[in-house]
Amino acid sequence: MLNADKQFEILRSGCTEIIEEKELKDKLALGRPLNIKFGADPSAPDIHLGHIVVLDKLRRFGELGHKIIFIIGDFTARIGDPSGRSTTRPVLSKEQIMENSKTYQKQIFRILDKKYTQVVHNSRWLEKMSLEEILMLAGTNTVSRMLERDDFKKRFKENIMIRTSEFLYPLLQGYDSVRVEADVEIGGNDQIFNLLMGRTIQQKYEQPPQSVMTLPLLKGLDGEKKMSKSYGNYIGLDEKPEDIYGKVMSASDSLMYEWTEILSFADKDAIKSLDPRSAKAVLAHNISEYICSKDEADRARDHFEKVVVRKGVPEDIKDFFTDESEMPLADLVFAAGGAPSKSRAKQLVEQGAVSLSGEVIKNFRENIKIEDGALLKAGKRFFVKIRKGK
RNA sequence: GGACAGGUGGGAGAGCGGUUAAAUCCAACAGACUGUAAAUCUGUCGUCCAUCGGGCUACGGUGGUUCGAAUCCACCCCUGUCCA
Repeated sequence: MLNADKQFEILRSGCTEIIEEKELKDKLALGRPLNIKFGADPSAPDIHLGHIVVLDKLRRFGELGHKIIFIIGDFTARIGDPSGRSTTRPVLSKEQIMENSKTYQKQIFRILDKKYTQVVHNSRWLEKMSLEEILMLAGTNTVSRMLERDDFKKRFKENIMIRTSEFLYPLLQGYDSVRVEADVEIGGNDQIFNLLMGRTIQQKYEQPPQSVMTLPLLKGLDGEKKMSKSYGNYIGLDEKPEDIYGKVMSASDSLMYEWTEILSFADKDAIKSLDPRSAKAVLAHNISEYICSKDEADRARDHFEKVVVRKGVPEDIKDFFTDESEMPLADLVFAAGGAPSKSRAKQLVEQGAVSLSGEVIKNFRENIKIEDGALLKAGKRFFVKIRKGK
């Protein structure tokens, strides 16, 4: 193992806060693998770029020889994390949570290595807690302490309901720390309260308090709210490299520079010295490569340059088979999957968004003769090749 | 337990018996402009059929009053405020 100072140096970069620095150094100096806890709430099915900030840090810990304890909060997801929320979270069904937790595991191992990671579900211990134990846990804190939290305070003031169960969320998350004997817990900047709760509770259970490390939150594509599945402003780990690349390219310039600061793998020097357009291409490549692979990132870039910049046609276009000899344009667009309904298809045509083999047609009633190999384009990104037959 | 207020489209939020598929804003989508930037401008934005146009579904739920209801009534469910 590297010496404590060196490790600390590596680990500190990019953090918004470490509580306490000295304490963490001492722990690192123990020379044993530390238990690094990270909890993920499987309330959304996908891991996205925002999670990568934290996962990347976990990877560092793992590479330095520490043990990553990845907690899937399957039980706590049934409550819903109130952090940063101005409204009550929808409560998920067991089935949904199970489903999400599966994709989580699949996705995180694209970044973390299995050899230093242990995945646990917190239902394993939380499900079995007796009322007596719960009361004891609840007794470690006070209502006024809970209401100090900004999100709760706000909701309380604005008369937006706060379920009693939501008060339990931070307590249970803290209790997780006790169960896994966490030495360090990592989380996003909005998790501070929950993370600190772990310290308090561990001490009540006569454990040394975990050190807390927070990382900056990544803003979403809208440039306003934090990246989150529920805001629909995210770049998902499971997306196609072409989409990832394209999404980065359409982000605003200021957002690009912000991301560059936060993402450890971004080529900061290049991005700062180049013109915005080229800089963004570098970042888009960095991100695609980190999530996918170099080859895929290269492919995504070529695709982008060809299809988007030069308004060309992508290479791998799907075929749409039909045995009709002719059909109205709007129906064709709908049938081929270019629109979710016929009304939409009609609208797209009227808006001049539909072209057949390069020719824009605005009459949605026009009967189109089905010709084998004709290229149908609907909107910015939808292409299909028309094929005769079934 | 009592008194009062409220539940509207993806979100926020008008409407309070007909001309309301439901103002406005945000998001989304398309077009123009561009660096597929951002910003801006224009248009679209339940769905189905059709040529202007016409169905069907929609305002917490279920019934009811009415020629006609998101709008009135009853009961139920949910949320908030105040009192106990």
